Amino acid sequence: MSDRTVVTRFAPSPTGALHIGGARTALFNWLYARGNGGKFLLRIEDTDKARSTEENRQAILDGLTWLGLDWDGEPASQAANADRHAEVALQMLAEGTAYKCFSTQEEIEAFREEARANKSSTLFRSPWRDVPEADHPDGPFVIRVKAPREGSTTLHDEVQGDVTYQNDQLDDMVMLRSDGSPVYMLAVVVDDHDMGVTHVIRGDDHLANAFRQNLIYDAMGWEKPVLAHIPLIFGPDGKKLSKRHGATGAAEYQAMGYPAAGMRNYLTRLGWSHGDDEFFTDAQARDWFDLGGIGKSPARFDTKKLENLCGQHIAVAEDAALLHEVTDYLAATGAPALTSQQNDGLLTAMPSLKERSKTFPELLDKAHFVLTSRPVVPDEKSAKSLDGVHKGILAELTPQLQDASWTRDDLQGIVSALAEAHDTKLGKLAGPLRAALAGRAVSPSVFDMMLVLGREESIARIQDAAG
RNA sequence: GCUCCCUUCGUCUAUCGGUUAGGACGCCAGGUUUUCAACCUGGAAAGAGGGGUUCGAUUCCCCUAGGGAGUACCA
Repeated sequence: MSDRTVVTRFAPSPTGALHIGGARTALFNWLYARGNGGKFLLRIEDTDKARSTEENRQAILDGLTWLGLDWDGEPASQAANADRHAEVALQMLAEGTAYKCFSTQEEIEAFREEARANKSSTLFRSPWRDVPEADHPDGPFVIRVKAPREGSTTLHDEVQGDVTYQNDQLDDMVMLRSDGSPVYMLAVVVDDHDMGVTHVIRGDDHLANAFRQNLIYDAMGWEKPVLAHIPLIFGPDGKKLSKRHGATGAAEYQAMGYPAAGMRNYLTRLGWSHGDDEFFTDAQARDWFDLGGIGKSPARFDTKKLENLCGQHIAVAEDAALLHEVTDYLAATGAPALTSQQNDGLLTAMPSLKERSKTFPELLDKAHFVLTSRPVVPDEKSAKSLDGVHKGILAELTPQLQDASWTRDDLQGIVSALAEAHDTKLGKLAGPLRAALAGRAVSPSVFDMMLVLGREESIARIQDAAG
């Protein structure tokens, strides 16, 4: 099987938005497929009709798209394959690896209650396992697998190593309900097989399920996929990630303005390592990613590190690509789109903005000077630096700027000289200048702003403030 | 209850029997500085506990503790 082309899949159930843990599972599958020249498939496990919604399905697709995890082909619908699932169950029935069970749910529940009371095993042993067809009643039945009751089964997992289960821990699970509909445990196996999935990379909450599913592979004589059960992601407190930790959905991170590249880097590094590498590109991630590098213990989500990585990715991103992402971010949060003038300004200011921002809102905030237009209204904080004395100095500055050559060195020289003439330092003049140019106390370098704004606009803003 | 999995600085992790246990984020101190961000220098900070195996255990085995998962005619 090792020379088959790699096929991985992400199989979320549309009962909620794309969870950050699910996003990472998808990412690992995507990385593995893309890094090995394989295919990354998507299958929506929508067999639970009561809880599955079209909105959730779309939200999952949107989340993956935002993260840049492109899948091959059309997303499959598990529910659409119900007939094929039933067909497999029937085949197993015919071959004797499965049997009809006529026990009612009430009977089973009664058995379990008694078992719990006696502190004995609650695994249900159907009395119908070996009853010949001739003795079957004419009532509703489910189809169960005939699981071995002796010996043990060892499954190799790329992450967990060899895991052994005693077969008597396995029950004859139901594959087909009494209404003829397939149960998840059957559906995954059949779909994975039919889709040619070679590597099953999923949350380790499925590790025990792997043994149940293995029964079907054995019964059908199907080639088994390579298994990799990855640990779940926890919140900062070490508890399972939940709503009370704040954001748990991929969409929420998008709305907070984290760049997708930073998100991918962080999520990849969370629970997987390649030596001491922390910051890497998608190409490196694809190149380096391997199942053996995945850790066995659950990792906690750390926003600080996410931010750090995001800052680095913004800093190295290309200006035009960044502008594109910011635009998408704005659209995703329902903010008004930028005017073409703002677009141009943002693009020219990008070099000085991207090296000082960790998220898009932060970048946008620092870009205020280029997004606003005269008159620039200073906010409360920056207004404080515009006192009488400094207004006077600003007034003195404008004529000098008229003749400046408008290079960074020249501008800096002029302002520094002016500061010196007033027996102060450049740092003291930066505040008022910032207030005049940006109306904010936080912005890129004043000289960078003048360069972006140009002579006319810069002088006009300074004059406004000096006025 | 039973079964399985996990356990190195606060966090993510390196180590694949012999290291002063390394890196990154964060934190603290100092420096640089035009705000923010960044940057530079230094610092504090870890093998859950107990038994073995071994000349030697973070590394292999067992037990305990703590965490997680599964145990459905849910997915």
